[in-house]
Amino acid sequence: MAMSEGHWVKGIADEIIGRGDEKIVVHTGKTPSGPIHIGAEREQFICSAIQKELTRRGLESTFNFIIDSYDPIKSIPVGVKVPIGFEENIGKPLSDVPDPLGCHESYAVHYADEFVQCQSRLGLSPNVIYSHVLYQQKEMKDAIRTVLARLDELRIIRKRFIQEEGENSADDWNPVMVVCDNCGKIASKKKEVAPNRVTSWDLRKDEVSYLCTSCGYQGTGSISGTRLKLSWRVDWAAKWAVFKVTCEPAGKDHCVKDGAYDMGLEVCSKIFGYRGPLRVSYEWLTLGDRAMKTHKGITFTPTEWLRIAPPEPLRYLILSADLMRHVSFLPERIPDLVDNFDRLERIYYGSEPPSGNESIKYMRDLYEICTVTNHSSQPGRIPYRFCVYMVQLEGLFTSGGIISKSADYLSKLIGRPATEEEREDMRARLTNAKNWVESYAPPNLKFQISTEAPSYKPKSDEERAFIGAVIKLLEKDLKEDDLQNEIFNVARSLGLEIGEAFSLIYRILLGSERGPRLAPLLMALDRDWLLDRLRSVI
RNA sequence: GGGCCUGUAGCUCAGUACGGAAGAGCGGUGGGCUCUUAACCCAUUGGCCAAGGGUUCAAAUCCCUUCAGGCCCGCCA
Repeated sequence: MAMSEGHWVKGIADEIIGRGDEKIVVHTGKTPSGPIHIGAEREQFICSAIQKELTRRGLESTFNFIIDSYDPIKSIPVGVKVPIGFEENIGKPLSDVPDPLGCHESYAVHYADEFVQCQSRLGLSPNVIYSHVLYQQKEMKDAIRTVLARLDELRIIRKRFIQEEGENSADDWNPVMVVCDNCGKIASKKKEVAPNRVTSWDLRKDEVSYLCTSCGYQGTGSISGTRLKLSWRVDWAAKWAVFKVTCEPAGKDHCVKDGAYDMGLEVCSKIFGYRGPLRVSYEWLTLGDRAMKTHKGITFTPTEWLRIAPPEPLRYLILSADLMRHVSFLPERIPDLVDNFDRLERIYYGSEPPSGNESIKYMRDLYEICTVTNHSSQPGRIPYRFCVYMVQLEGLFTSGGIISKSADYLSKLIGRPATEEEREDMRARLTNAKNWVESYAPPNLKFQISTEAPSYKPKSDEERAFIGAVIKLLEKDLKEDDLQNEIFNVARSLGLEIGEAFSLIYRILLGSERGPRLAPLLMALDRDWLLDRLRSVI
C-alpha cells in the first residue's frame, strides 16, 4: 500500500518556495473577544511548522501574529465575569474596553496576553502586532486612502461575493469604520451590530465625516487624526498587502468558496496591487464532539493545557492531524497523548521500532515540528501514567519523597542517572499529573488510602494467617528489601498465590487490586495506623 | 436553497492523491514472578471500511445515489 511521503508541511513549504517571494512572511491573526481557546493554536502551530520546515531548508522567514484588538466588542462571553454596567462598553474597540480583571491596560490586552504568555512555552515565537497600534501607522492610513479612492471598484467586487438581503441595497457601503470622538464606540448593537461608517470624505483635504450609530454624533476630521479601521474582508486584504504576506492559514469557514478568503484575495490584488498569500485551510478543534465557542463559554485555553500537560504533546495532537480533519480533544485523554508523544520520540531516536504500517520518514518529520527544545540525544522521560499514579501517593510519601522515588524510577528506566534537565522535566510532569488528577481524571484512575474501614475481609484461614504474619514482620523493623522478601516467603509458606496475597494487602489499604511496590508503601505509612488497619480485618 | 469537509475495531485514528491480502494505539479478555514499581511484560480478542449501486481480474481507495454528523454563504479559527 502506498505510504504518504513525509508530512503535509513539506508540500506547503514547496508551494511557498515556488512563489519566489523576496521575503517569506507567514501570518496569523486572532480577535481577543474573550479567553482565547486552544483551537486558535492550530493556526499558530501550522505557521510554526512551516517556519521550522523552511529553516531546515536554510530559508529565513518572518512569523507575525496580528491581534485584532481594534475590533468592536460585540458581546460579553459566557463565563467572563464583569463589573456592573460593563455592558456600556459594547461597541467600543476591544483595546478601549477596560480589563474586567483590572490587571492589564485593556480587555484586548488581557486576553491576548494570556494567550501570548503561553506561546514561547509552546515553541512559538511570532512577532505580536496589535491592530489598534497598527492602525495608527502610515501604511494603514494609506490603505484607507486607497480604499476611499477606489471605492467604486471595491463595491463592485463586494457585490459579487455578498448577496444583500432585501432589494433596497443602494450601494452606499463603505468599509471605513470610525471610532466616535464623542462616545468612543466603533459600532452599536441594538438587535444587530451596526458599525460606524464614513459617510463622506474628501481626499484632497484628507478629511472624513461620519455619523455615530450609537450616540448620533456627527464628526469630521483628518484621515491621519481620526481613528479609522477597515471592516473585516477589506482589513484582511489590506494587511496582506501592507506586510506582503506569503502565507496565511485560515479556518475552513473563511476558506470556503466565495468566502472571506476569496474576496480578500481579489481585493488584495485588484485594489492594493498585491497578489495575496498562499491559502492554507484547516478544520477546527472540537472539545469532544462540541465545537469550541468563546461566546458560549465552551473553551479550553492553552494556559489550562500547560497546567496539566507538557507542551510537545499539544503540538503533536494538532500537527499529526491532516489539515482538513477535525481534531477532537478531551482533557481526559491527556495521559494517552503524552505517552503517544513519548513513543514518537523513542521512534525518532531509534530506540523503538515503528509498527508495520507507520512511515518512519513521516514520523521523523512530525517529531521535528513538534519539538520545543532541542536535544542532542533522546531525553529520558518519566511516563505520564506513572506520574498519575505516583502523585496520588503524596499523602504517604510527601512531595519530596515522590520526587526522589520518581527520580529513582526514571534512572532505572534510562539506565543512567538523570540529568538536571531530565529531572526538571520529570518534576514538571509530576506537577502536571497532579493537576490533571484533581481536575480531569476519571474515577477508575483515582485511588486513595481510604480512612474508612476496608470493605474487604479475608476469605480463609490462610489469608488471615498471612495478614497476621505480615503484622509480625512489620513489628520487626526490617529493611525495605528484607520486608519485601519476607512477605513473599510468608505467602508461599502458607500456600497462597503470590499475586493473590499481594492483592489482598492492596485491597485492605487502597481498596484496589493492584498498587505500588508493596514494601516501600508499607514503610511509608504511619506504623500504628497501618497495624490497626491490618488487625481490623482479622 | 447553494457549497465544502467528515463517516474504517468499544474509543482515538492511520491507510484514500497513484486500486493489489483490513492496520496501530488505547480498552477488553487470558496468561506471566525464586522474590514484582502488576499503572509492567507477553499473548489474544475485536471491523459488511455509514448504506446501496457501478467500473475492474481486483475497490476502504475511482464513479453515481442515499443516509448521518460538522461547517460556510452575515466579523466566532
